[in-house]
Amino acid sequence: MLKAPEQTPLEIMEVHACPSRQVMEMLADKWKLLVFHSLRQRDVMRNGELMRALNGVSQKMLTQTLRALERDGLIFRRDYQEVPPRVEYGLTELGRSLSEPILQISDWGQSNMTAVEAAREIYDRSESEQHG
Amino acid sequence: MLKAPEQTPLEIMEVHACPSRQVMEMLADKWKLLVFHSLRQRDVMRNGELMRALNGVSQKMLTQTLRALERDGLIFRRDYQEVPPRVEYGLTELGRSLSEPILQISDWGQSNMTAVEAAREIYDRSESEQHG
DNA sequence: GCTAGTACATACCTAATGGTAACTATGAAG
DNA sequence: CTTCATAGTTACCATTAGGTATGTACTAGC
Repeated sequence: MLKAPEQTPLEIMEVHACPSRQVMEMLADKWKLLVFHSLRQRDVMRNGELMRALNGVSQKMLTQTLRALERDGLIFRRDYQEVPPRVEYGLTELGRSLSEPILQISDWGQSNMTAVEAAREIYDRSESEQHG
Repeated sequence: MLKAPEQTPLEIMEVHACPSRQVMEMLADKWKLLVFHSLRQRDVMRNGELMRALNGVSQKMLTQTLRALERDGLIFRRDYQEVPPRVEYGLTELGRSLSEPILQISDWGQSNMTAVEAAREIYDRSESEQHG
């Protein structure tokens, strides 16, 4: 039947190999960014602390997020093998280096989120004018 | 008994108002970051160009992403009201300022994604040792 | 023997995401 | 009068994400 080949060998390969794209896909995740933000300022944290810091995460999502970050070499996981369990998480060197630009985004938010909210209000108002 | 109250009225409010958290939730999106990356280097772009640049987006997702960014005041949309339609997108001043830290993340990727991939391989290997 | 406490794993189920395909408008080209 | 091109919109559907609820391991304390 010969329809468009969904592999598109060359183009997609190039794109998938692009490192900037890879970081962005890696970081395009709400909880990951917040974990960076928390771990930056507190050195090491335990599961429970992170649960409280990332207000609203479920245990499942937190574990999933931490596993992914650990796999990527961005955080370490130190298990004390005690009972009751004690496990600590912290940024690796690699993770710490990535936390710098992430901090800058956070700082940008401190300075500019009010402008964003203002823009939203304007947009929503002109939207409702057209439809309401 | 005095355990941590799970409503924590004050904390949650604070967190939701926290600008750094808001930016991160705003940017925790694969296509948004990539749109920034594309628009940074090309001044203005048309819908079709963006489709090709962000390899793999569907028209639906692209429109949705552009609308959200426009609403947030980060990009502008210039509609020439012509037939066939001609519409250009570009970063606003606000968007341009945010593109700086995003660029740094992209640069971080250029330098460090190989390290991330190496970490993944190590992790996966020790995982499969335990289970296989 | 029962309960509490920590850091999970797992099953189940619903809500949201995102892809595909079809439809829209409009003028120019043929 | 048909086709093409652009930048969409919309409906429908499959996949995925993510929440809840429950189970697990092991020791201390009652």
